[in-house]
Amino acid sequence: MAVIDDVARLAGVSKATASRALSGRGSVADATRQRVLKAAAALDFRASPAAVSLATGRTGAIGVLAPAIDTWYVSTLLRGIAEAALAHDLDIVLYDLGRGAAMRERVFERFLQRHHIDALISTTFALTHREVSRLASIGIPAVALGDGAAGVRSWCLDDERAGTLATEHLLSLGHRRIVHVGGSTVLDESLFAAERLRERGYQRAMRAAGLEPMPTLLHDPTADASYSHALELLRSPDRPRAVFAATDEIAMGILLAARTLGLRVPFDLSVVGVDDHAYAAAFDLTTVRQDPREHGERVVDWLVADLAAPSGDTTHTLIDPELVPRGSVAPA
Amino acid sequence: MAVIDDVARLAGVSKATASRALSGRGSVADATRQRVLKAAAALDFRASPAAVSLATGRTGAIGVLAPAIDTWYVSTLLRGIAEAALAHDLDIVLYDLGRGAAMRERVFERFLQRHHIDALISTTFALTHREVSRLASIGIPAVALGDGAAGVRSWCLDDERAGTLATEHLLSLGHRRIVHVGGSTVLDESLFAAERLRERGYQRAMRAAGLEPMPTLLHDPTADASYSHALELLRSPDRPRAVFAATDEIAMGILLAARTLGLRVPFDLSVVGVDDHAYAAAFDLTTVRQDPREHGERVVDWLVADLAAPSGDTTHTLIDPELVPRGSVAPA
DNA sequence: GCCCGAACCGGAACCGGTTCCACAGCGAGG
DNA sequence: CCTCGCTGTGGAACCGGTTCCGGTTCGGGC
Repeated sequence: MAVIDDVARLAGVSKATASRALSGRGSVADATRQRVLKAAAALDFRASPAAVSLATGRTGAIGVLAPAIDTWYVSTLLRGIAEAALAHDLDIVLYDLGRGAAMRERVFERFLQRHHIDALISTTFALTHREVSRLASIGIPAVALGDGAAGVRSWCLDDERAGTLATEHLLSLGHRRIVHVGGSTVLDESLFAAERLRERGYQRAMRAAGLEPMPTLLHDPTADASYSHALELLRSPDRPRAVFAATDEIAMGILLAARTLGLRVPFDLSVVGVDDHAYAAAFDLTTVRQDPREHGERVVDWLVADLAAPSGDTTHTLIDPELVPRGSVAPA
Repeated sequence: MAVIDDVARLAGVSKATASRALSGRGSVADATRQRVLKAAAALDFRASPAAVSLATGRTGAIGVLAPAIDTWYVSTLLRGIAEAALAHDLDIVLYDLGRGAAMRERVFERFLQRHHIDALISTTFALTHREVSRLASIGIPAVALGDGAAGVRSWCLDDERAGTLATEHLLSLGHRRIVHVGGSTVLDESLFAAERLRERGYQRAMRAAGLEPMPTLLHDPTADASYSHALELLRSPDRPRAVFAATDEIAMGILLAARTLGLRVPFDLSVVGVDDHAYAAAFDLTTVRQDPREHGERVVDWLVADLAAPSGDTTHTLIDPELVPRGSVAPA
């Protein structure tokens, strides 16, 4: 495997000049640059990432910190991030926090330390003060997705607004007894704050309509777990006629439970979710849309710009949610 | 940020000895080791990965090459891999091939080259001869998951057997006109070979029962896309009474379409899938189980062992599939 | 008492790039 | 004609570890 000395020798220049010609930094005569480039191509030269990283302090990789990779939101996000990273010649290194926060400290101390990565994307949960300042002290910029944190730039759905939007939609159809089903029984409460915001949005909309919000029912936010919970909920004699689910996965669990119990959606039960999950259309589920794939691409672009020229930007961008009307709701 | 010289100085030893004490290689007097360790702790020393990598040729990272990250199989796999990697102090770096093979060459040439990673896990698609030999020539061991490849160790479901198992189950209930719905219209044909094997298993079972296999219907293997295709399929007057779907995601699309059309499963239609997807239980879907999360953990263990002591093992392990009976099938 | 091997340790080379600094050559301006 | 400054280049230091090589010390066996 050729090293830069081989290239320099073949091109008849010094190692220093070869490096300048290859990296584009510093001034090199045009003819010389061509010779070096040709030599590099002939030898199939590729710079050792370790050596480059040691010399420059740049690794060419960005880290992604995520709980629950096997979730629709995170995996779709990951796809967007991966595509954008590829376009920018960046590696992405993945840190899974698992379902809880048990691994959190460990991941932080072991991996993020000491320049394995140039920048960090954290998703679906807020970084703590300590974590933010730690990142700042070792000089790696971070952005947050799906949940903000003080001191880092972030980009996420306006979850509270999404909650009011969904609730208002049901209210406008004449529903009054609207139940909210949210996530986070199982998950660590520091994760998935989005769902608490959606709950708050629900409560706000209810109060604005002069109604008392009903207590939120908590579920593990996967279709599978919510299915069994939903069975209970819908079996009770005073079952709700309208449900606002914090995520489409929860909503899908409810729809499946309704089908099992022979309830007809939307005549016996109206359901609205949040996400516009890949299956939402097939379920004919009315929902509030967000596009994690695009979010992923967006933040990678931010990060690339920030690596080139640190901006110090720490603004929180809220995306205005958009209701996608489908067939899972009907007038009361 | 402390470097090893600082540690050495504080402990009153040479850099070389500090390195030996910290890494555990070479012989160091016990008292000396303790001094070094204490100094390292006091300075919060952490070795620079780049320097370690440059000196040793080890990166402490394993690559995962996957198409379609946002798929149940791959994302669940990823979770298993990430958990196991964390336990072994390995980083995982993720290369997404996207939906087609367009990026494949690029990913291979740009990233896998030149020791960004110590080892590679490829999933859901077979490596080509060229790729395998390329990996061998730069000395990074690989294992394949979900699809084998000549020359690399692999671990996957016995897909052909899964196909016969599912088909035999339907046959045993008296079904004769069994349609197979498979994946891969959209995806590159080099990816997801598993589905062709499941098709072959179906055909084998049909022939063994003295029946002529019916032509396979191809779908994009996601619930969303299969939903619309399934609508067509089930609307036709001579619609099938039994369907073997190559994946649970396809099966779910069919179940949703059946519901839309007012067909009662399993009385009007029997469906069996493959995967035991997270939602399969909620759909009450009879399926053939596989556990990608466990697969992921398993191959990481292999890889770790192989990095410690190269085995040269290239055996293909087939996992015996297991039928999970649920409520989506009934006698003909 | 002498020799030998093993344990322990330090100096220096090395991994493979990048970059600082010095220097040569050369055209422009005074 | 003599600077001055700019472009192009090479030598060498440097990033931060690991490891080879060789030198001491020490204990055991003859």
